[in-house]
Amino acid sequence: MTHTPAIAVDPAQAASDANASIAPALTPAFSPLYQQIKGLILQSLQAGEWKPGEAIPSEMELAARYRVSQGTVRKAIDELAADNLLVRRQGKGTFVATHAEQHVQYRFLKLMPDQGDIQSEGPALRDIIDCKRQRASADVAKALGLRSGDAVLHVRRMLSFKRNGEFIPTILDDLWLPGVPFKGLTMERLAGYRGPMYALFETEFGVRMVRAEEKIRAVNPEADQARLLKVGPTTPLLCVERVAYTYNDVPMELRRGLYNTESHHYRNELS
Amino acid sequence: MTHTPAIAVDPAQAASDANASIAPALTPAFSPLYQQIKGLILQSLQAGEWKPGEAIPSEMELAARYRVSQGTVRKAIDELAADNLLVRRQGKGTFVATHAEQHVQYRFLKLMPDQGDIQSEGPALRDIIDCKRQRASADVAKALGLRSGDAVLHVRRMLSFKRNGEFIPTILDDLWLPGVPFKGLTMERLAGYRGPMYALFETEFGVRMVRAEEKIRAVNPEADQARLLKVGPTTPLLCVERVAYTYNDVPMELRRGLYNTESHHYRNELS
DNA sequence: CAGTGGTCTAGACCACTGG
DNA sequence: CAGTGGTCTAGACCACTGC
Repeated sequence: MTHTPAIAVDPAQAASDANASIAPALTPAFSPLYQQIKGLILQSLQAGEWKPGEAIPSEMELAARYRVSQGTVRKAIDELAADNLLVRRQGKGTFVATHAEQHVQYRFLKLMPDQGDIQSEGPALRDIIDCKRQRASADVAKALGLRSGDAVLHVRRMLSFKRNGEFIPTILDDLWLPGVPFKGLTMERLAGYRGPMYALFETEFGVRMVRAEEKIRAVNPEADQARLLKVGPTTPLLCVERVAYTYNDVPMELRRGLYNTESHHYRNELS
Repeated sequence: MTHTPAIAVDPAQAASDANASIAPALTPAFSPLYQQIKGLILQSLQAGEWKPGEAIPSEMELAARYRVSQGTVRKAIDELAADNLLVRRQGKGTFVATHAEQHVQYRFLKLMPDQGDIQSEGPALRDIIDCKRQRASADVAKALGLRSGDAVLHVRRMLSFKRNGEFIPTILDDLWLPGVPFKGLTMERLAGYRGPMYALFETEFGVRMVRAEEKIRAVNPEADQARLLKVGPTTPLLCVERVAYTYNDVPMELRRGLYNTESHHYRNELS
């Protein structure tokens, strides 16, 4: 049986082409069907065909749409779910992942209190210290894939966690966002929003953060940073530099966080 | 067709039992077949039926052994491979993962040079500074699941990386191992070994580290630590506390690393 | 009850490895 | 070439959700 899915390249066809050609490509360019389906679903996600929090069509529907068996769609969705782009819920459907409505307030924040449960030291206090338009410096431009001098938005904010009934400033974040996609973001908008910042980015600007990379160092604070965190100038702090990406590995945020690790730690799992 | 795999509990049977019982268990205890197979394979791994680096039986063989279809064995192996317990190699077989023969020298080490490629700043220089038997302090005992005063092995070592043609001390590791499984480990044995420490643990003591948890803080060094790392007493350093586990979540190592992040950083990926 | 995702099977064929 | 893992299909049935 010759199967012809509604896809750019029939994998069997591609394979035989590669084998038959006298000068086979260095990269055989063979890609299994489910990978192609995965790519198509990804395109629909990027295009916003299904929005964060919404359900995507059922496996059977997608199978019909792509002229493929349910099992093949299933494997594609499995990988997207493993990448945290989709969330499966048995009996209900498959949903586009979102930073809102997630039971963990901050999905990308790995700082934990030394003792006590999860981030259930009560909700954090969030202070927007600053928010203004700038021209990108060389390093900011490089991280965001812009050119030096391009418009960026700079935000500075403080997270404080409750400890012994008192809020202690713990995380000082500086973050830079590309100016174009975040046109219209203001200090008021940020300060008034309840919920994770990445949720606001999704709902207000259609920018969904998909993954991030962090580089961690130990540093001493600058004078202003020390003042804001209420620590001495020689207090060792974690410097966490994060680049967050949307679909297609497009960088959309550079964030430099200073973490006071006096009663918290950055937690990581290795395997 | 009533299928009866060679397993403690037929899932269909278990399910109907649970449904039929007048007081259904709070945890339905339903576990799919492939999870049970996964458990059986895990048992064989723990028992050492197949050793690190060796091939396990083919999917067809395992399917016959467990009286299950190939697809079910496949799904079990898929999960074990995702957990880095097994490694699949198309055309060759499925192998027990090992810390030796891995193209990355240190699989659990997330420290990277700020510039330049991967850990290809040449091989690290490894100095065993100390290695002696102790009685476990309270915190060491707690981390290793022992009782205070139980015998443990304490090792101190330095990793130095080449920079501008000179070796710079960068990581000072203190590590504690439970005395019983590591009976016979000596400073000479450690110093003479080429390759990752975890590889030595596998081949010499049959202890395979499967996963680890790390807690990271910023600290200042103690006097002796500062001397060994050749830094000032107020230099901010990363303190990385790791607990490494064998099969079955049994802790087998407590390690406290001090990282000099002047020209390196701890790299992490979030998704 | 219908609809969703989740499991399991059986069989065919493909891609990769090594002798 | 035989043997391995990898893909794809078609169909049956189960578990979970909500109406």
